[in-house]
Amino acid sequence: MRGPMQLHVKARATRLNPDRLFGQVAHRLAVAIITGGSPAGSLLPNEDDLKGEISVSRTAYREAVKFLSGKGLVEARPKSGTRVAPREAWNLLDPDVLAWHFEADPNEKFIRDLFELRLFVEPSAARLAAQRRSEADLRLIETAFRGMVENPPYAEPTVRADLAFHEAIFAATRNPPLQCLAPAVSATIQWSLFLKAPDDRFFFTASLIDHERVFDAIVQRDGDLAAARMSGLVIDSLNSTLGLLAARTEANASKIA
Amino acid sequence: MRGPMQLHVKARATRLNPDRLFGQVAHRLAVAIITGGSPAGSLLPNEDDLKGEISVSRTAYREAVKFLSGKGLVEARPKSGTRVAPREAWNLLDPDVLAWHFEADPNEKFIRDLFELRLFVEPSAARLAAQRRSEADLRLIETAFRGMVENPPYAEPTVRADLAFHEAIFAATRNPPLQCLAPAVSATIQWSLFLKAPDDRFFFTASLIDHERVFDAIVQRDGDLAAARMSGLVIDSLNSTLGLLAARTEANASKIA
DNA sequence: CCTGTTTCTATCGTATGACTTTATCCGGGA
DNA sequence: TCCCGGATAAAGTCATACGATAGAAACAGG
Repeated sequence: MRGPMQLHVKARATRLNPDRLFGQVAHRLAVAIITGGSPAGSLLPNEDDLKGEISVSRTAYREAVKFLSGKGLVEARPKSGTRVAPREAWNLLDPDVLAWHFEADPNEKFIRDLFELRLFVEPSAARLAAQRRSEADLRLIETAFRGMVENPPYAEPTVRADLAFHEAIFAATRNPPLQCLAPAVSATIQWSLFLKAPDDRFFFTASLIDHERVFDAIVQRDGDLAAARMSGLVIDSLNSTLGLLAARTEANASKIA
Repeated sequence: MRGPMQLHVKARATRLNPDRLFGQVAHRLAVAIITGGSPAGSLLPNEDDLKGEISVSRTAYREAVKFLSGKGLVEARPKSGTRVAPREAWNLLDPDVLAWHFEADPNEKFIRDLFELRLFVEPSAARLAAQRRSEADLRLIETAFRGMVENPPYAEPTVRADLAFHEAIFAATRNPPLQCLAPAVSATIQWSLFLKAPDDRFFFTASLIDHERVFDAIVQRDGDLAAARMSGLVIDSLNSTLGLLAARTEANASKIA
C-alpha cells in the first residue's frame, strides 16, 4: 500500500523533532489525518483512553496536539473533544504538512494544485532573482546547478542539488514571505522524483537544459527571460510528472484487473 | 509605543484560543519575538524561572512553546535552552504569524514584500476564478462587493466585506494550497486600512471601482481581463499604502524634531 | 601549556495524579 | 413548547518527580 518513504530528501529543516516522543506522536496523528484514516470531524482518542491506544503520557500527547493545532489540522474544545479539522482549515503550505503528504498515496489533484501555484510564483521569483541577485547568490545557484550535472541522475545528491537550486533562487529574491513558498516548490520536485522511474534519462537531460537556461538568464540579469524560462521549466516538469502519474494509475488499474 | 490593536478585523479563524491560558502565553511570547523584543538566538525565560516572570505552570508554558515551534518561531533543545529562531525559519505565511505582526510597529519592508507576493499571486488567482467560478462562487463575491458599497467607508463591516471579496475569489480557484495564501492577502488589506486616515474618501472610491471592474471580469468569465484588473487593484492599493506609510514616517519624524 | 576525556549539572523531556474550567446534554419547571 | 439549571464529560491547568541529554567545567595525560 505505502511506497518506500525514506526515499524523499527533506527539503528544509522540519520543525518536528523525530527523536522526541511528542514528535513521534504528532507524526503518527498527522499522517493518520492527512491520509484520511481519521476523517474530518472524527474524534481523536480521548486523552484518558489513549493509554490503551498508544502508550504515552497525556503530557506528550497534549503537546503533539498543540503542535498540530497550530497548523490547523486539529481543533480541541472542552467537553466536545479533540476533532480533526476540515481540510480548508489546514495550512497546506506549512513545510511539515507538505512533508506528511509524502506518507500518503499520491493525490493527483493535490499535486496539480501545487504545480499550479508553483507556475504562478516561481517565474516571478526567478524574475526578481535575476534583478536582485548578488554575486554570492549567483555562486549558490551555480553550485547547486553543478551538483545536478556532476552527480548521477536521480541520486540523492542530485535531488538535493535540484532543491538547492530552486531554494537559492527564492533566497535571491530578498523577499522573506515569498521564500516561505520554497517548501511548496520543493514538494513538487520531490513528488516528481518520487514518482519517477529511475531510468528515465530523457526527462533528466531535458530538465538539466531547462535549469541551465534559467541560470543563464539570471546571470545576464534578464528578468523577463528568467521568468519565461522558469515557466518552461515548470511546465516541462509538470507534464513529465503528470505522465508518470497516469502511468502509475494505469499500472495500478491493470494490476487490479 | 503600540497603536490601538483591536482595530483590525481578524481575517480568518486563528488557531490560537485567546481564552485559554496557554494561548495568552503563546501570544505574549510571539509578540515579543516578532517585535524584536527577544532577538534571534536569545533564550526564552527558563522553564523554572518563569514562575517569577509570568505566573503560569510549566505545562501551559511548554504547550505554548510547542505551538510556536510549529510555526518556526522558537527552537527548543535540551540543556541549551529554548531559543528564538532566526527569522528565515519563521513561517511568515502562517495566519497567526501574520496576525501577530499587527501588534508590532508597521515594518515597511515587510509590507512591501507582502504586496509583492500578492501582486504575483492574486492576478493569477483572479484568472482562475474567472475560469472556474460556479454560480455560488459568484454570489459570494457579489455579496461581498455589495457589502463594501453599502457600508460606510472604513467601517468594520466594510473591511470584512473587502476581506471576504478577496477570499471568495481565492475560494473560486478550487485550489486549496493557493487558498492558503488568502491570509497573506488579507494582511495587506488590513495593513492598508490600519494605516489609513479614516477620511480618505478618494482612495476608497477608487478602490471600489477597482473591485467592481474585477468582479465584472469574473462575471464575464474573462480570465485575462480579470487578471489585468486585479493587477491594477493591487497596484493602486500598494501605492496608496506606501503613501500612507511615508506620511506616517514623516509625521513621526516631525514629532521627534 | 595545551588537548582530550571524564564528570558534573543545568535544562528540557516525560510521567502521573489531582483539581479546575468549560460547554454540551438532559430533565424539570414555567 | 420553551427556558433554565444542574449533571457530566472532556479538555485545561497545576504541582511534583524523575529521566535523558548536551554543554561546561574539572581533570588527567601529553
